[in-house]
Amino acid sequence: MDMQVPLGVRKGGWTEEEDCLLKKCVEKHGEGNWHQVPRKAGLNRCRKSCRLRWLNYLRPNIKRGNFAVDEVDLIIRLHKLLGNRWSLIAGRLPGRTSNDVKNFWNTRLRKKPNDQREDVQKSKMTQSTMEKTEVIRPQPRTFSKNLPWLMGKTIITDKTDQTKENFSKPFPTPSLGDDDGILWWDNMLSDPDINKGMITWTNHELEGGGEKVELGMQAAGSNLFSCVQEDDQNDWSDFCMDNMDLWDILGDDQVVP
DNA sequence: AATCAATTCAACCGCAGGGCC
DNA sequence: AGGCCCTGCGGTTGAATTGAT
Repeated sequence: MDMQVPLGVRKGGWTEEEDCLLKKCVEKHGEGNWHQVPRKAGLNRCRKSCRLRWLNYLRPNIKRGNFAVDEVDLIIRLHKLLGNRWSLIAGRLPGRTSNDVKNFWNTRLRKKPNDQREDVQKSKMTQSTMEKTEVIRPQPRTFSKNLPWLMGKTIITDKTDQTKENFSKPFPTPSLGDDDGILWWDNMLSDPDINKGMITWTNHELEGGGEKVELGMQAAGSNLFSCVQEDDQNDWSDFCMDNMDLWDILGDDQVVP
């Protein structure tokens, strides 16, 4: 079913020169149109290989190295909710790729059910809830193409000074690195209101590292967003879209008919 | 120092789904 | 409606690395 792969395309590890060519090509033409990328970049690679290399390795802001405790915690929780939906899970881990998350799960978490996974969340999850795994699958739904946030017109109000290195904070959570942050996620993921599709956050002000972030959000019923915008607006609109997906997954009713 | 086993992770493969004609 | 093309995802593989003996 898959596309025909041109004969004689290179496989295996990427050289620095190839990386450089691919990077320049994507920077020049932007992401997408992967079928044209090998030709445009002058690479003897298939488009899949190019896409994967970009997404998993060359893309800016990719976070490397060990997963932080809160990241592990989040992976475990989201996996409990979503199952092997690595791209969805990775979407909530800034700088992490689905491949990273998948590899991490398969190599570290899956085979260590009795130590690391429990260590991370021992204070909040009982053994019974650990073992009772109910995977919630995203439900089919349709969005109206006229919605502003689907037309690249997400309602985002910029209310604060913008800081640079915020790609790692796609969602304004209270100091995600500490216990409060984990608690916050825990509360969010176990919030019964979410399951009713009634989550409503408005004028939620948080202080973190000297910067103030503000989030106003109403799901289930209206599509009003009021996020503090970061430098990279695409990241934010993507983020909002992604979280709408999550609300939808978590809730029964559909946000948009 | 050499060898073997275990682990990690980048990359490949096959498939599903959406858009277009 | 159906076929083709394209994109993206998840499972799997295998080379590279690390650790143990």
